[in-house]
Amino acid sequence: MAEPAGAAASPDIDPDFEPQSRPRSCTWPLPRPEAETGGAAGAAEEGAGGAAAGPGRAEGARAGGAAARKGGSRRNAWGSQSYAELISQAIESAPEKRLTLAQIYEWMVRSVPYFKDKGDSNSSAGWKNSIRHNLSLHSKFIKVHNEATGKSSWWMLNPEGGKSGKAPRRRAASMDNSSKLAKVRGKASRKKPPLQSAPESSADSPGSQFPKWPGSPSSRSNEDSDVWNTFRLSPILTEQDDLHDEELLPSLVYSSASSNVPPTVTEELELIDGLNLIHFSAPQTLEALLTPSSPPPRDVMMTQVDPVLPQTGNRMSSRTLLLLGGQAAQSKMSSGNPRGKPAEQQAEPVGASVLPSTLPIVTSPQNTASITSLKAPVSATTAQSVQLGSPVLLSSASPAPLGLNQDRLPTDLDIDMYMENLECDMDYIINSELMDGGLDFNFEPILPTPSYPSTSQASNHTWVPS
DNA sequence: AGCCCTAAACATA
DNA sequence: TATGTTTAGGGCT
Repeated sequence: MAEPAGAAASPDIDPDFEPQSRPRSCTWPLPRPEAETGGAAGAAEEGAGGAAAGPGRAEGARAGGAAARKGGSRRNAWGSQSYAELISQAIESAPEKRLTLAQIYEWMVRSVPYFKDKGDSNSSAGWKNSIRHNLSLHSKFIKVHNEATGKSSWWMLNPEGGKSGKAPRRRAASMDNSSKLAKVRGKASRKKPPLQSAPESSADSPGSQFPKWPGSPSSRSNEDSDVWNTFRLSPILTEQDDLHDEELLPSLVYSSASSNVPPTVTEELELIDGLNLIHFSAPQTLEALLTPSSPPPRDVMMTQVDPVLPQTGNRMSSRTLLLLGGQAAQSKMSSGNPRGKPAEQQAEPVGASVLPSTLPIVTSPQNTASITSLKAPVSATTAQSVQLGSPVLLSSASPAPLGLNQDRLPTDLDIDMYMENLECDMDYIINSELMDGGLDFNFEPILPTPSYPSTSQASNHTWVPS
C-alpha cells in the first residue's frame, strides 16, 4: 500500500530530480562518481538516468512539466516531496532496500539537487537532523541493527508500510496513550528512564529493537562476511537474557493464533519485540540470501533466532530447539506462514508439504533455507504443526510424542499446552537424541533449499487447519 | 486537525 | 562525533 508510489517514478516526483532514479543497476552507488554534473538538459526526467540531475537547483526546474505534482507547487526547496518520501525513495533505491543513515545522506546529496551542495557538515546539519528525525518518527521506517559493519543501523521501509504517519496502531491493549509514543515501543522505552524499571540494559538492545544479529551484509560492503560466519548456535545458547518469558510466550501465542490471519508485520512489531524483529530480519535476510551480493545467511538466521529465544536455561534451549524444529515442521507443512514476507522464505519448502524435512536443530547447509524460514513463522508454524499433529513431522522426524491434541482445532489453541508439550518433547529429544550423540533423525536432506522465489509476496497460507 | 519542516535537547555508542 | 529519539513551535492545507 501505500508506498507512495514511490515508485512513482513518475509523476509525483519533482522534475528536478527523480530520486528514485538511482543507477538502478549498480548496487548502492556509493562511490558514485559525481558524474552527475551534467545537469543538463533533460533535467526533468533525467533523474532517472543517472545523475540526479545537475545542480540545477531544484527550484528552477520544476517548471510546469511537473504536471504531476500533487498539490501543485513544491512545498519545499527541493520539491514537493517530504523528507519521508525522499527517504523512502532512497531506501527503495538501494539494492537491498536498506541504507544506513550515512548512506541516506549520501543519497540525498547525490540524488536531490537541492542537497547537492549541502553535503558538507556546515550546511548539512539542518536537513540531516530532519532526516534523522523522520526516520525515527515515522513508522514506515524501521531500523535494523547492523552489527556487520559496525556502523549505524540499517534503515528499511516497513514492509507493512507503516504509512507515513507515526504509528498509531499498537493494538489497544493497555498501556499507552499517545499513539505517537506507541509508535515503536522499542524506541520509546529507552530514553526517559526514570519511569520504568525496564532494563533496557544497554547497548543496542532497546529491547524492542533487534537484539543482535549481524545485519546483513551490506550490499556494498563486503568484507563483512566474516561476521556472518561468526554467529551460529552459540548465540542462541548464550544470549538468553534480555527478553522475558512473558513476552515471548505471548508472542508465540499471538503468532500461532493468528496463523490464519497473520498479523501484519507492523502489528507484530508492536506486539512482539523479539519475534517481530525476527520477522523483519528474516525477510530481509532472505532477500540478502537471494541477493547475490549477500553472503550466507544461515548464520544470520541463527543469530536472529536467538534474540527471540529469551528463555533461560533449560527452557530456553528447549525453545530454541523447538524453534528450529518448528522450522522443520514448517518445511513440511510449509504452510502456516503468516504474512507474505516470511512466506517468501517458506516458499522454498512450499509444496513440499510432504517432503521430509531436514533436521532443524543442526544447521546443515541445506537447512540454511529452512532455518531462514524458521525465524518468524516458526512460532506459529510450530504450534500449528504440533497442534495439527502434523503427521509428517511426527512420522518422519521426531521420535518424540508430539502428537498431542490433534483433536484440537486451531481455534482453541492452547499455547501453553503446546509449549509444555513441545518443551517436553524437545527435552526428550535433546536427551534422547542429541545428548546421546546419536542424532539421527531420519531426515532425508531433501530440502529443496535453493530457489527461493525472490519475492513471492503471495503468501501461501497453505496450512489449512480444517 | 493533521502533516511537515525545523530546531534543539538528550541519550548512546 | 555520529546516531537516534523526542519534544516543541510554526507554517500550510
